[in-house]
Amino acid sequence: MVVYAAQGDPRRTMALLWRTESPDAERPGPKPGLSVELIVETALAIADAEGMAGLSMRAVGDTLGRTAMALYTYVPSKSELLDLMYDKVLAELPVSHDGDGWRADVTRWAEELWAFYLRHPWVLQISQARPVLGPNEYVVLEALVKILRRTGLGPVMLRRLVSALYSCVREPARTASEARQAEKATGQSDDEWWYARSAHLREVSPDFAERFPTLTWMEGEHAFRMEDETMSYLEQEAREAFELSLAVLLDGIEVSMKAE
Amino acid sequence: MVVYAAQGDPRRTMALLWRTESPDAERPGPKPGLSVELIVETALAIADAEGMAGLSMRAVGDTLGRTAMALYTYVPSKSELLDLMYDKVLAELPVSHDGDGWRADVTRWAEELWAFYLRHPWVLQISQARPVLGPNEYVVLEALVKILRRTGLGPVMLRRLVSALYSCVREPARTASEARQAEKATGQSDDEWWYARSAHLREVSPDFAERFPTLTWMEGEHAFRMEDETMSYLEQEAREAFELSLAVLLDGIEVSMKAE
DNA sequence: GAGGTTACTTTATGGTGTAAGGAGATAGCA
DNA sequence: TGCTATCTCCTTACACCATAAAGTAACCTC
Repeated sequence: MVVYAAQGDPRRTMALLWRTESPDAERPGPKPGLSVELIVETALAIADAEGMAGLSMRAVGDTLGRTAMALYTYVPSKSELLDLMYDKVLAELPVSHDGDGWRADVTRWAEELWAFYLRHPWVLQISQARPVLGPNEYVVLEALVKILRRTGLGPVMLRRLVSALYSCVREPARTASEARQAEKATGQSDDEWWYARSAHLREVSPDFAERFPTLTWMEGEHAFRMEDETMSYLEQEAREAFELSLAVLLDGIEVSMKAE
Repeated sequence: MVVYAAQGDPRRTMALLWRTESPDAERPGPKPGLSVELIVETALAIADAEGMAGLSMRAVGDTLGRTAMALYTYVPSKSELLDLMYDKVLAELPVSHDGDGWRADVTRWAEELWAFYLRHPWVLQISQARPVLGPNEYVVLEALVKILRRTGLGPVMLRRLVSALYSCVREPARTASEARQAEKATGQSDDEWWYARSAHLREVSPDFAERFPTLTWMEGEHAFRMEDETMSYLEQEAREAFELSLAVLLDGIEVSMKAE
């Protein structure tokens, strides 16, 4: 399921995200044994290791030697914790790209993002609707837009380009990371799985080649194309789709530039 | 969370998907009051109305006047039910496009898929890794590849194109549908939400314009661009990204055709 | 009618997020 | 010094979730 972040009290969330909390004056009560920072870090480690499905308030609490409920004194809810995790992990991405030209820089930006999503697959499960509006989200965006502005295109076009660029990284990255996760979760490699399934397929639909001739033609040299042994078939295909989409999109930008 | 379909016994699942179950001879025991077909239809209706989050075995059972456990005599698990739902709902998509040329046909194919995802947002939450391999999946794919084959491009290129085309529909469709779902779930429109949040943003980061000058420039005429009142800002942006990506990808195909 | 098979139910297990209320620690103030 | 407000953190509880196990009742074949 998709996880909707950003549902709680906006004021509190924003204060947490932008670290505008009041400086801790001398307050009554026991000293806090944890901190928002620590909780977010722990949650991040769990999400990276076990995926979104393995991230529960209990799991985070257990790792910190507390109960799940203890976390609620620091963080209003799991939704807010996800917001904070998201913003924190975004800090990994490079802040600026001042290279040899916009085309190379956009390519580098996309490659960084691709690698980022594969490192932190759970990020792709955080809904893009109602974005979190944390500082690092803006830092990453600012970096991309700064590159794109060098193309001389107008703001309306740039906004569309930004979305399109995100799309062409995110969707194939999702496929690739899901392929890896499925491998880890089932203990069966993509290729083993594909092999087993296609055997069943022949069994259940012996007339496959007649029913789907064009597909059969296209998938023809399926087996002969494994160039990179470190990637499963599915992951390799996703990677190629990413590269194609990106290249075509960049070509499209060049065409727009000349047209203006 | 992402839902991994296709996890159960492959043989059983495939038999259910391709309807190669043995014809029901006279068997002992009480007459079945339900059927796989009925269960799948009910589950589909629930998923369409309430989203993936509202789809539980209890919910399906309740709607049919049974307990959740009753479903397990028909369907091995929820995962398999999702497979069946997925394949069934795909039957909505058109089987062939024999129009005025490949470009118009691909565009129609993409538009149909876009509308389909917005009608059934839960479909986007079914993992693409380990695809279901039901008959309708292949029907839809065959339709697309048949159009693309008319470009004269080779199978390797076509495979990449298929993935790229799916990407450029799926990711923005996901954003658009999440925007709608968020609206329904929170009772707050995208635009209201955006307005409230940006107020908080100004409060929490008064120096926003200095920290993110390029972003501020790009978002400048934000409010003046609402062309279509039936769509929220986010949905409109997603729609535009989709149209841009598609157009650029189609242009890219034409370039490849000339190059060959 | 007996026996086996099937549809469906009840009950139970271990998981989730989180509301409610309570225990104990610590500060400021009397 | 003690009172009290406030804090951290715990236990308990609730409403969900998928599904395993076992029981009941209907139905067919022999």
